[in-house]
Amino acid sequence: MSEANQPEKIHLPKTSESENLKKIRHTTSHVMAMAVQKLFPKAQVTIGPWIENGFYYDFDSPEPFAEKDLKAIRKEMIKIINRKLPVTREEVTREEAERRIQSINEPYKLEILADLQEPITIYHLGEQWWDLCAGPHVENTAELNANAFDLESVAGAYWRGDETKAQLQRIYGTAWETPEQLAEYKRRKEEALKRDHRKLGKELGLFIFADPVGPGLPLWTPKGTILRSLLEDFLKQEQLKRGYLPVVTPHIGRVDLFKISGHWQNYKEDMFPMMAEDDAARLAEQGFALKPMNCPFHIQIYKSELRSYRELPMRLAEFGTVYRYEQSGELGGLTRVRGFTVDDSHLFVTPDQLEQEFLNVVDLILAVFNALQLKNFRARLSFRDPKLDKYIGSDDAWEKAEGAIRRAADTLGLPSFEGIGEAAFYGPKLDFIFQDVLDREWQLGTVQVDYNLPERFDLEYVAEDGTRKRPVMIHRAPFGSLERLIGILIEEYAGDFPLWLAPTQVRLLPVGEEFRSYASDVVSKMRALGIRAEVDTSGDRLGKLIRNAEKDKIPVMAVVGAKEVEGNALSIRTRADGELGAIAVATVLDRLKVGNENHGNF
RNA sequence: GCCGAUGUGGCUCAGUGGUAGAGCACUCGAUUCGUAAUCGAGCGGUCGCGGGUUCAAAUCCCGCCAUCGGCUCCA
Repeated sequence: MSEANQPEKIHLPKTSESENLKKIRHTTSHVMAMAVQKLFPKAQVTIGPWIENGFYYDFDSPEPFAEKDLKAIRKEMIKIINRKLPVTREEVTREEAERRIQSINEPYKLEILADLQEPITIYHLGEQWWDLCAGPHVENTAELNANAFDLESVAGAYWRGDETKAQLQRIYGTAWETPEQLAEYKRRKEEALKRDHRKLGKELGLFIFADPVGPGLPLWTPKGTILRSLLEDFLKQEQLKRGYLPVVTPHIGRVDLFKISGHWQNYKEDMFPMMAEDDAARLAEQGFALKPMNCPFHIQIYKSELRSYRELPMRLAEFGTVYRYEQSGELGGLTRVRGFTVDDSHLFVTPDQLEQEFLNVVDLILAVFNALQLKNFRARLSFRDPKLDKYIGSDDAWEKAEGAIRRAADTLGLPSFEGIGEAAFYGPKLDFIFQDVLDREWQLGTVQVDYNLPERFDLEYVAEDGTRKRPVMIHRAPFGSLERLIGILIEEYAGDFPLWLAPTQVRLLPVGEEFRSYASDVVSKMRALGIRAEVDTSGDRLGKLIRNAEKDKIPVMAVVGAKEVEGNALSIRTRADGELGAIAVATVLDRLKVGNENHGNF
């Protein structure tokens, strides 16, 4: 499938990059709010900001909006635009704003007003409608192109983003300078949907979800399992080179274990319900729980012997599957599931070793991303929010840990941003954030500095001077969740895995039945070299064999007919480059082998 | 968990009160074929699950489950 007929590139700026789009989207959102209040007179207006690809407006309405209503709202908006209403800015005193809000009985605006700084500005659409707004806006609705906006979806949203407050109705829309931009925006959205890992995962047969098993619990098919194993093996090799020690721990443990770690107190509701022998045990909170984290288990291995400073850093690593009872509305594809495998490791280090070991971990993570050709990520310094009290441990421990993370990011020159309030309850993190096809952000890799769990579990080592000292822990996972990583990889690659990760690397396509035995012989040779190859025995014509192989996104296709048998060759066709012509079998084997070894392509 | 939408053969979808359909996949037969679909026949569905309205429900109503879009949450 060639991308030769690409349309000419249309630049689609984000709102934050374009003053003009800010104006257009601000005003369009006001036009939408005016239209909504015309059609739903009981709807109250709350907030309606621009977002990077459009805008939204939140309404408090006794009648819920349905997708069907969007059409009518859109029509009403076009009428408003065509009336060429002037958009006028008015500066008012706080008292005057209050008076006007009272007169139209919109209590949400009073709350908004309370948070506003002077000058307080009101934007009017003609004579009929106004809202508190800082602008900027276009000068007249006539400047909006009635063919360059659209309403996209309705959604629920809480007032002030607080789930204890009123549930509002949100309408998402988009608006552009020209209809061409809108069309291009929609085209890109459609393209993105084709890369959606849920769609491709099904098409490529990598994983399934089964209703009888339960929501958020993926089942890995043979092809998906090959992919998982390749990723696991790759990282295990990398870790062996770097002095990690493999461990295996069970999927369940006593609730008490999670009480010591603090997970039970913090996340009881987000864990699968405890298993108790009887009601009395349940009431006493005595029983077993599916593990939501691996750290308490690794800690027990550390604690099982008296440790010397000579053993540190001790890097215990496990692909540990954890279970979290995620909220039902949060589940989706592989990016948010209830059972997932963490490429987890816990590093027990002396305070002196912390900074260097932290750098080593980040180096590993970046090497992993590099091998997977992942470039589109951001590093987040996830620190605690001093206003919240959900954290354990002393201020001193937190300051030390946050300082170590900040220095590491500086030392590496890692472009990063701070996420205040994004820390774990036991310590700050350095997180690596990726986007899916719908621009939603997901955390993959993470490194966490932890002074607290060593304290809670009373961890020790014998120092050089013979005294008992407290180690520091680093929690780290380059993939984060194998499930989520694979979801992101599918979308990054659009289903076209690099040769070394493709579940099926080569498919041999015999042009007739009489060439099957030759093809089978070649496949045997390939398999002996660890190459994942198969023969298409469907008996279809070559065109169909190729079509199916292309649809299955097999990276290397090898056509076998009389000419190839004669010359002990294969006619190679790749997904990436099309027909390459006849190549000797020995050469093909060699190139495939090298591709696997180098994590490269054919 | 909250708001809204959706749920029809393995897959993609049509069917809005009156006998469940198509294409692909699958099976069988014919075709022996060289770089993105050979032809024909056949098999396959408790219309997500449970209840209700009706002479009659895939279709209307209620409850539940799941998926999707958001919100909230994310150790």
